[in-house]
Amino acid sequence: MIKITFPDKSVREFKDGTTGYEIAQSIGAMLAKDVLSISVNNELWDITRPINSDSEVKLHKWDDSEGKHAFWHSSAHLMAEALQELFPGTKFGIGPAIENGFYYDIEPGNGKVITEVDLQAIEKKMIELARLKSSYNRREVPKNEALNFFNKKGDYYKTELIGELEDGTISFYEHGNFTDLCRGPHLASTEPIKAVKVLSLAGAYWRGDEKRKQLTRIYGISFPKQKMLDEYLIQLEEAQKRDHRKLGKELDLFVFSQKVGLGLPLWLPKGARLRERLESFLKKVQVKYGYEPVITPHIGQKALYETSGHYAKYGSDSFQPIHTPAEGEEFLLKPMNCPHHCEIYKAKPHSYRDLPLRFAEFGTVYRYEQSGELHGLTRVRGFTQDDAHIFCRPDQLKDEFKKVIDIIFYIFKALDFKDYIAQISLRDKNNTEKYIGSDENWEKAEQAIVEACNEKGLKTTVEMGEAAFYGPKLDFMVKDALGRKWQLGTIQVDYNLPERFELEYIGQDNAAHRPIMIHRAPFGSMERFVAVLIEHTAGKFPLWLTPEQVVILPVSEKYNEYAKNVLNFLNNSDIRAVLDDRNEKIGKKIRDNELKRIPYLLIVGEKELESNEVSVRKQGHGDQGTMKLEEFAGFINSEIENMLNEIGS
RNA sequence: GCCGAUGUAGCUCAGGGGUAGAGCGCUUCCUUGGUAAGGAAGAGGUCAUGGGUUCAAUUCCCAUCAUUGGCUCCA
Repeated sequence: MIKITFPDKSVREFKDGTTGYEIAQSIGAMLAKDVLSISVNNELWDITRPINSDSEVKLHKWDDSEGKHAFWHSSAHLMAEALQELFPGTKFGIGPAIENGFYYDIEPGNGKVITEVDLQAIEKKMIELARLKSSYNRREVPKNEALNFFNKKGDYYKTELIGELEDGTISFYEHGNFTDLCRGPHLASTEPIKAVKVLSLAGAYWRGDEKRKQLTRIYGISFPKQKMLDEYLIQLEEAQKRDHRKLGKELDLFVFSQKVGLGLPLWLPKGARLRERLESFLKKVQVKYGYEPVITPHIGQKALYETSGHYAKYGSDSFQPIHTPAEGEEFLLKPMNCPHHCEIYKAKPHSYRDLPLRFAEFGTVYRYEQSGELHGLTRVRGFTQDDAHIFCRPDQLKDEFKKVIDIIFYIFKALDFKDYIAQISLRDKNNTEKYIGSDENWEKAEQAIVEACNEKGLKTTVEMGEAAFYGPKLDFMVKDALGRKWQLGTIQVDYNLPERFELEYIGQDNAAHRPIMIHRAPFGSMERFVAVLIEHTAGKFPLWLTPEQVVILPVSEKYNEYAKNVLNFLNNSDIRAVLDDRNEKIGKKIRDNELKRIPYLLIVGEKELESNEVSVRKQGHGDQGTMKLEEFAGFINSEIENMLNEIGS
């Protein structure tokens, strides 16, 4: 007998070799039907795998990510089986479960190119195969046998993978006519897979290496019920409606022009207003935190970037130097603001008493992104960073870093960004030639970030090898409507640029010391931030950010004059209003998408003209009654103030 | 940059070797009682660009450009 400990710490005895499925059965028939995978001593197992020693277990159903993982991973194998049947000779790469669904990387047999028209056939085949209810069988095999097996099939991607595994750790999973190298876990059989959608195709480099062959990646998702699939697809469609590229067009915020150039957004009046609101919001915060504005030019001499190290690192993949009529003069469009700010610091000597110095600039920079990378406003070639560089003493570093975290918290709170990931990006210690600066400085910088985050109680993930080439960083990632992660706020500790620019301050000991530099951008870039903001708010911005807060609707032409007076009044009291004097039936006008997003509607007609008032309607809250204009102005201003105070508290 | 897809009216899209269509929007008119109305008529397109095949190309082929789903990259 073995002792099985459950998550609630209760212990029960089972016979040797009992399986997860049997444990579930002993608890209840319903559970046995729903259980998909099991954690045995924190290791994910199949529910059909015998347990032979005392263990702590946790059963996973669809609602657990572990359950979905097994479900989707099994679906990936099912898809591979379907592909093997449909396209004989197909070579298989890897096929994992992902956050939403699964994929398989393959090289189709006989030079076949899989296109979208094939997806349905794959789907159909998968369902057909799933109905066979083949069981997934785990088998541990010696390395030799594993290599032989895949060699015979000519599956050279698999043999490459096996070659790197240790003997004794290799397991095969078999179901129907398909055998795969796999760690598992899997479902007991294909039976629960009832609904399948093969979503999309993509190219993906084998093992993520762009020098290696590009395989065909097929994405899919599956569910235990058709209804769940239908719901998922509807949800996906809804998310697509929030796409900032679509809303940006509908709301007249920005456009792109082929003639101006790809990745170079043109901000329309409404978009510019929204952006200015955000900028002035941050500027106010920064004044409180002791930042000082600076302004620097859009170009700088090539030598500036040679000093900073950026030219060596990115020069050949950037916009190429601008040449002047004079021989030998070369300027670069600035791809970042730091070197300029370093030169500002250097313009005069500094005492330890002067520090920290915080130079802030909404600096527009230009980076030559690969054409395939461009994506709406989230990845562009010209963008404005809400940049600042803090020059401080070592004893001030942690405190300054924490203050920047505070600013980011404040902004995220103001805009209701709750779901973010704080990611600490450190260097890859096995590949140090990618980075500049001494090991000692890197250690110090990395430690400072980790400590500051701990002291702030910030929950972080740590990624090795994701650091900037000059220093480690803390990034705040937010997901867009379709679940893609984008880096917004970023804070970076840098010991290296101060060294390269030979920045100094005179310490208490009357000797020269090197300041530490913090790069930071709470929004990241205005472009990307606005993009994510649009998707988060579905285009309905908070009142204090809306490009237009009020739409004025005269009931008929007779009241246009009065409506214009109302407009003038509001404009003078700093409320952003638009007049809709098309004088059509109100119901018709209100259907207008654009007007629908404006939070307040003022109706003026006979009644209002007589009493010199307006009828106020608030989006989603109905009639607010009639008000004098002064009252209304006060009403809106106090709503905005309350909103901002609430954020501040 | 790479792999796949797409490019037709302001928007969303259908069509197809014989020089184009719908819905919404727009313009004009009619109906309507002031809170997400109904109807009629009309204007709008070198079918992304450049080549090729053909008696004839928006449609087929090739190239280019742009957009897009991913991969790689992201100072």
